[in-house]
Parts: sequence; structure tokens; C-alpha cells
Amino acid sequence: MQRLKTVETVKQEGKEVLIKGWVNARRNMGKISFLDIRDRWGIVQVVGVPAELDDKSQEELKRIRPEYVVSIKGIVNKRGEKQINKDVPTGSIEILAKEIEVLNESETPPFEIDNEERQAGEELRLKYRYLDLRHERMLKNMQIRDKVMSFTRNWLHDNDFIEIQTPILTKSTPEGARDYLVPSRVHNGKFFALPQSPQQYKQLLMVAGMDRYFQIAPCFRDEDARADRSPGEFYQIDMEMSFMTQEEILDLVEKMFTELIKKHFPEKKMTFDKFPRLNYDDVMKEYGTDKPDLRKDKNDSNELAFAFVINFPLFTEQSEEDHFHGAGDKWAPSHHMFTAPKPEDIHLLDKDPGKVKSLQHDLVLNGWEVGGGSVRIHDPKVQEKIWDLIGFDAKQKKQFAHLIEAFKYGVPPHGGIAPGFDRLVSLLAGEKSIKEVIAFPLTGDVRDPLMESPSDVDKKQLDELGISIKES
RNA sequence: GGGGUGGUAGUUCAGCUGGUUAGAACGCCUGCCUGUCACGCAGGAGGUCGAGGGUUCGAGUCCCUUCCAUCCCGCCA
Repeated sequence: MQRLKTVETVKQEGKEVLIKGWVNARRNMGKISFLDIRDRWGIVQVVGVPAELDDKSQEELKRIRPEYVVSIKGIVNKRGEKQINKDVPTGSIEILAKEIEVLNESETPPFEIDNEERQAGEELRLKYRYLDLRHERMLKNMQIRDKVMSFTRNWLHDNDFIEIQTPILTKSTPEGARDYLVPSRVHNGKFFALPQSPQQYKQLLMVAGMDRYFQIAPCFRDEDARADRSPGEFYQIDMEMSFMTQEEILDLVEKMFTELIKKHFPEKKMTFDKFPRLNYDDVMKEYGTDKPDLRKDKNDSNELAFAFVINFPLFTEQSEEDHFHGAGDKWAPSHHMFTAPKPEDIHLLDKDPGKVKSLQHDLVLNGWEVGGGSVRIHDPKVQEKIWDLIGFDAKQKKQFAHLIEAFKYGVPPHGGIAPGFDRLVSLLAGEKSIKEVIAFPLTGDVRDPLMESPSDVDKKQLDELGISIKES
């Protein structure tokens, strides 16, 4: 006999069914007991009456405790008028048990799984994440994440994007954040870096003629965590397109997210049908931040106020001691060094770099930055000029020689955007912290209490890598 | 690197200006209960008050040191 999902039993009135799952609750009334059986799809009530059970099943019924894994065969009965529970999808029926088997016992969990108002501390939740994920809310968050992931994939495929995996072991370059480094065994003393974003690869894919690329890309940055910032690793919906203007890129992103909300989140209210395109200068003046919360009701997590911020300055000025990664001048790119200046401002690069606006665009949602991108530089001469302005020396330029080399061979005008996947899902799930939508997140101080990583390694491993560690 | 907040039962927390035997809720164990659905009722077990030192007749409470957790700033092109 095939097992049914708990929620499917509601359609099986009068029939014999087999269900398997966890004991969510047990209510013992003396001669009659009720069990709430939980699986990924929901909960169904099982009625245990000794007279209906063989000896073995009676014994099994007695020993059942919460979180035991059980297999139950029984008849689906309609509940009496007074017994109907409107709060549960399967509340109109119950299963009269005929055979009960305990498939596995469970120790008492270290915290109450189903207690919304008294939730365990984060350290404990993460140490026992597999129990924490049994919570209805966490299951829902994983399902939302899955929906956003599959919708995005399908939508982009339907719109002529090709999904391509770029390397995880790549090269450390003087870009924004601190790199995670991976020592090379074959080349002792040299290191791979984990990608902060597939930025250069996706631009090279445009040179390769892929036209429209995307990847749900893992990104790694060794910077400290925040509520909206996962430490270590996170995902971006990384997109790059050839022959597209900035406005065409923004239109496409707007269309994708509008259709996502319409299809999977019909309960959400969009503040703007057409995402406003806001000037950076105006936004800073009016809201004092480049990621304003534009909701009409700031407390309504069902309201979604998407907007684009454009016309960023190409550079930000920086102080003497705060040089851009050792580079020598006072200008740092406000987005990244591949961002194109607005064509009409190129003449200002020599005279007044601070006045140059760029083709950068940010996507903001309810006060969070949920994506950034730009139209890129595709003229090697302009790229060279940008590097000079941020003070790159010959050695630093050489680290990007491959890109300049590639740009000699017919590079199309191109640009892209990378919406932050985890942030987007957090906002759609109504969660304040990004950790709530990641199955196994790291703690704020970059640990995994479950696996206990990072960890020590064998001396033999270190020797192979040519690494010695100071004894403390 | 800097700052805020916290650490008391398995969990979430209360515990006042220092003063008998450190409490609550939930969870757990035992018993009773044939219509519950977070069942109910009766009883019970469970604590090195993060650790070390100090002040005091007396410290969960005050002081010092230290460890741990969590949030924010810096940082995150």
C-alpha cells in the first residue's frame, strides 16, 4: 500500500489509507487517544481506540511520544459536526487507526519545536537546525525560497537567458571585499580566491557571445554580518545582457519581479506598478539614504515598494588614510571599477571626476538594497582611465590584463544586475533576518554550531599545502 | 577594531534599595479521564544563578577579572 501525504487524506473519506510522519502532538483521553501526525505537507489527526487495534498496535500507541516517527494505517472518517476543526486544512476528517508502527523513537528535543512566542536562542536553534527547520514557519520559508528560485530560473530561461556555472575556485583581485582564500596544494604558496561575485566571468561570457547569461550564483565575502547580510556566503541572481540599454535592463527586471509577485505572492500589495526611477542626488537629499523605504505604511510587511535608484556618482571621494585597497588616489569607484560613466559625462573625467555620473542602478525594496548593477565599460581606453583615476599602478592593472586582452576581440556593449537572492526571499517571507530563510546559516561571528566549523585540520594537510601555523 | 544589551530549571523568562528553603510558564515523569485538537485535572522530578576573585555578618543582586551569546558602528566595489 502506498503512503499518502497527510493533506491528501482529506479526499479519501471512507477509504483505508497509509500515512507516515512525525508525532506533532499526543492527546490522551484515557480510553481514546488523539495523535497529530505531521509531514512536509501538513498535519492530520489520528484517533487511537484500543478496541480497533491489535495487541501490537496497542502497545505501540502506549509508547508514542512527540517527535516519534510512525507509520499508521487506518480508515478516513468524516468528523461529527462538533468535532470539525476549521483551523486545520484536514480538520473535517480524521483517521481511525487500525495498525500503528513506531518506525523510530525520538529523545525529547532540546527546545520546543512548535512554540512561536518563546523561540529558543539562536545558538541553540542553529546547533539543532534540523529540529528548528521542523517548525512550520521555517518550512514555509524554505518553500518560499524554493518558489522564488524555480520561478526565477524558469522565467529567465523563457526569456532567452542561458544558465552557466562560473568557477568557485578563482583569482584574488583588488576589488571590494576581503577575499576567502584557498591554498593551492599543487602550487605551494599560491592561493585561489572564492568569488565575491562572478563579475569578470559574466563579462567574458558577453565577449563570448552568450548574449544573455544568468546564474543563481554563490558569492563569498569575508566581512562581518548584519541582519540583512549573511556572513561568508550568499546567493545572487546574477544576470548579464548584451546590447541592452540601462532602461531595457531595468524594464526586464521590473517585469520579472512583477510577474513573480503576481504568481506566487498574490496577497502582497505593490506600492508602485511601475518601479520609480529615482535620482541618487534626490534620494539622498530627501531620505538621507540611497535605499529608502517607500512604503505608504512602513509597518506593513505585505506591502512591497520596489524602486530603482540611478544616476549615481561614478566615484566617491575618500580620505588620505582610507585608500581604495592600497591604490594611491582619492577616488574610489562607488559601484565597481567596470561601471560605465554616462556618455555625456566622459569629458569630465579629466576635469572634474567627482561630477561624473555613472550608469549604475540599484534595486531597492522596503528600505533594503536588493540588487545592484550597471552598464559596463566596453572601451579599453575608458577602463584604463578609470584605473588611473583610482590610482592603480602597473602591477594592479596587470591583474586585470585578461579582461583588457579579451576586450580587444570585439566586446559587445553590455550590462547587468545581481539581485540578492537571500534578501529578496527574506522580504517576501516577512522575515527581519536573512538567517531565517537560509537552511544552514553561519552565526554572526562566522561559525556553524552544528558542524562546528571552521575547524582544526591535520598537520599532514597543512604540510601538503606548505602552510605552517603559529603555535599559540 | 569599537560600542550596546544579555548569561538564573530542558526552553523562554521574573527575581526591587544585598536579607529565610531562588520562582513562573511551557516541556519532562507518574496517575486519572471516550471527543480532544497548544485537551483537562492531580501529583512529582529538575538549579554550581556562565567562571574566578573581592566587598560584606550575609551576594543571583554590589565591585574587579574573564568567558560566552546577541545586536549595531566600522567593513560590505
